[in-house]
Amino acid sequence: MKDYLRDLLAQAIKKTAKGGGLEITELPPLLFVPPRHKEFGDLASNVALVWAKKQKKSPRVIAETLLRNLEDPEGILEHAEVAGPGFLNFSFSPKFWYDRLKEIEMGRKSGLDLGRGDKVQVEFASVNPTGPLHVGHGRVAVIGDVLARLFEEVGYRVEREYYVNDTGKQMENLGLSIYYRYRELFGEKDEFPQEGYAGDYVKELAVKAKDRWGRKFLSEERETAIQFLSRYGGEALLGAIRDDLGEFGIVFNGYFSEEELRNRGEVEQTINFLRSQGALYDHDGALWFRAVSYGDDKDRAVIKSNGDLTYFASDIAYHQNKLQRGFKKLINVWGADHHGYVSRLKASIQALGYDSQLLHVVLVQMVHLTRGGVPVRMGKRTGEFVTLREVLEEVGSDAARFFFLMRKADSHLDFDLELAKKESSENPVFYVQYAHARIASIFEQARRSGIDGDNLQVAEVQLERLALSEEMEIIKKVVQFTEVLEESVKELEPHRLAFYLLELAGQFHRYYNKSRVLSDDMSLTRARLLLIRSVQKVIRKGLHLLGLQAPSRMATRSPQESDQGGTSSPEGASAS
RNA sequence: GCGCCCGUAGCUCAGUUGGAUAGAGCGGCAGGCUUCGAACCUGAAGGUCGGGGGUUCAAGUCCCUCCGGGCGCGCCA
Repeated sequence: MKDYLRDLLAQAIKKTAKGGGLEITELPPLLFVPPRHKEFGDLASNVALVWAKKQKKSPRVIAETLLRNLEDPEGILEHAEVAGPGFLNFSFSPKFWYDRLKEIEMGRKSGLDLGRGDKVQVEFASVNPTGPLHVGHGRVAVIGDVLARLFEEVGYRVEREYYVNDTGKQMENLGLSIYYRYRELFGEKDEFPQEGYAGDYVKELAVKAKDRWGRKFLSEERETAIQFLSRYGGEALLGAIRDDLGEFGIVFNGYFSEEELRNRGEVEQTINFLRSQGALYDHDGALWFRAVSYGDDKDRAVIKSNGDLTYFASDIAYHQNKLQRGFKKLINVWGADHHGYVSRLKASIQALGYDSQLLHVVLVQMVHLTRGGVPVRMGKRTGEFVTLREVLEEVGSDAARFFFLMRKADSHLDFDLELAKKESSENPVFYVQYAHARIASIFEQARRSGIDGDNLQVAEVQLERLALSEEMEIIKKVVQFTEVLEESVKELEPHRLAFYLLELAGQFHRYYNKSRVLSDDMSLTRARLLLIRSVQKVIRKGLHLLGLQAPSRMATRSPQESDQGGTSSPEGASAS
């Protein structure tokens, strides 16, 4: 849309330069602004304002000069004017919009190809398998998943990966915790370790271990038992995580094991490489990475003085591994509590000889969970938390996903369980889905009336019949879809799509209430059917990109909520 | 103490990278189903964009400062 106008305006500027009036040495970046108010047209340019100082002329004079030199051979403009302090306001002609709609309907311009087949990796979730997923993880996972879907949609080859910290201290702690609970089952009461995981799921794992292996670990060497139980617990929990995410419609191309990374010797190799680059030094018996030299504010340890690798060492090796796999972009979706980690990881990427710009870290803010307005404390150690699974069971995948996507990743999310449950039948997601179902229903009605709406061909439809302002607005909105996709991808902000869908659905609902689609006027009916079909297509596409269902009919409402029409309850007429 | 994020209508949040008269949803108020699905729609009400400075033709948006909330600042994981 902007491209069409950019050409025209560029021509006008060139012409103005030749014919005098303005001194132009170079073409400025042509900035277009979608006007805030409809009266200002479809698109506005502020060139004149930007230029005023350099040209030593008033913005309005510049704007008027440009306008006089503007040619529009193809008639894409309906109106162009100078307004306000010197804006150039443009309105596209209906024909222009009909043509855009046609392009979409004929599938010619539906496919964006920003990626050109480049490989992108989205790493997300990557929760340590020491406990079940909670709500915050869910938000990270959904945002990561939708980003992946968006990248695929615009022409990238996407890989979704889950990095598993399946080795190290915390896995040991998991084993230890299970070991204690296991011994408790046999009456061996020791004081539960401070660093242990106190959640009930640990007890469940202990019970399962008992069922499966009986008294085996009582007689076994303590360290051996812990090590075994650690592995057993980690695998079980990772399996559960995988199931939970699966229920959310999230599937990974691969799970990348830290333990295997270490066993393959990649961490050593990476360390050796960094050493050869002079990026490491010894201090106090530990090995340090010169992060400060690469923009971080502290140097970071990679090997502790006791000889253990730090997790950071693995992370560097992991990212080197990613980069060697040829990804053109690495997207990491993290909880915002890891934000302090970004600069050190970017520093390491630079030290490895890559451009740190390859890595994009999307930070997802915390989810503030409440139940009826009362905060719910969460933490693996305390063992008190609401799992993602519970939320899924209570509000359903679609509602939960939409909740997670309705806010900028940067913003804290208030998630009230009571509210989410109570409103599950009037959740915003239903608003969008309802629009989709409503349109399906109209087409069904059309079939019953013997109108062939399903095989409508654009060529046979008189789009000029769509002359109402609401209809023009809907067309514009539908055309805007690709732009929204592009921005969502470019800015790594999937919430934009969610908002867009709400707006489009709203426009449709209003239109529906005001104007009938099906009427005796056949050509009008056909034009309107075409219009709402394009709305439906965009909504369906959008919902799928968000990982949501696009139902053709909504489930019937639950009895207590359903409107029984004229029947009134005996004395409870006031009950609402 | 230092760093990052947030502060916009009663509540929850958008605001297209600096544009013109700041927008939705929910809640409250007043209305609309014999017609394509009322999980919808219409109308009115609701604002010192946390406060104060600054940058410029133009600031919710950029800079400084203060206030308030969250999260980070290990040879933790």
